[in-house]
Amino acid sequence: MSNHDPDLSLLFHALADPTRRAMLTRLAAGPAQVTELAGPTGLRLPTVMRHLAVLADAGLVSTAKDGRVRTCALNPQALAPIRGWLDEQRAIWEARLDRMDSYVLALMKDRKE
Amino acid sequence: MSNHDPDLSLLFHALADPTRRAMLTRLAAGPAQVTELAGPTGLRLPTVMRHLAVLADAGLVSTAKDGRVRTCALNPQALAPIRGWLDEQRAIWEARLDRMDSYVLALMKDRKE
DNA sequence: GTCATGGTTAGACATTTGGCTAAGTGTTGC
DNA sequence: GCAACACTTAGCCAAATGTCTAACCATGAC
Repeated sequence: MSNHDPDLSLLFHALADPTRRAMLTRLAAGPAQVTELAGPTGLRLPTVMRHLAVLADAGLVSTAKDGRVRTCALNPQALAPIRGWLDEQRAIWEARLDRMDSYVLALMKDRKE
Repeated sequence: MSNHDPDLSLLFHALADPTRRAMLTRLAAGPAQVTELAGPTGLRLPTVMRHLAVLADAGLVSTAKDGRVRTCALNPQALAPIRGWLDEQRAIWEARLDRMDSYVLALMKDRKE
């Protein structure tokens, strides 16, 4: 079970904020510099930088500075653990449904006898 | 774009905590009462109740009280919006890759001429 | 009726979060 | 050189989070 995975907590926490999700969506369309990223949010630069730090911490974006401009890019494979967790949960859930199915089948069989 | 969706924020926030994820995993295997849910976490009941409230708020679990025991059950379809958002992001990302592809193809064509 | 059980409410507390301003630092353009 | 630009750092603040204890219902078993 991967519930104590700090990765997952960082990822989910990073995604729990609309501003950060908007930044990711913007970056999915291609790299951008910080000011460009800040524009649509209406937030001040330091605030945006902190969101950016959260995203970077979760491994969702990587940034590099060239001259005075920092360019940010999405790391799409960083979302993989989330899909993984979702699939895990679904597997458990479906295993349970299967168990219930066979239980019900057994009950019906019993009734026929 | 569904980034301002409060649902998503609630969902991601609910999933950002290992304790809550563990509770969900437990519930994926079948319903449980609160004390049962609290057991493995080592946390006090009021704390667990608050986690439960967060999960319920996100629509991830539903609970009902019968006599003095409250039974909690998973709401697996509540995870759907997350898959949806993930797919959305991937679509944007892939559209971008496609654009890059055709750009490169165009470049190569130009060079041949 | 009384006592244990299972949950609930209320409040306290330290930490984290999300926002800000103000004052830097390093680059680039003229 | 110097001004504008693109961050960066430091520090403030209110609100939210995750935990706890202590006291309070309500139900079920005797």
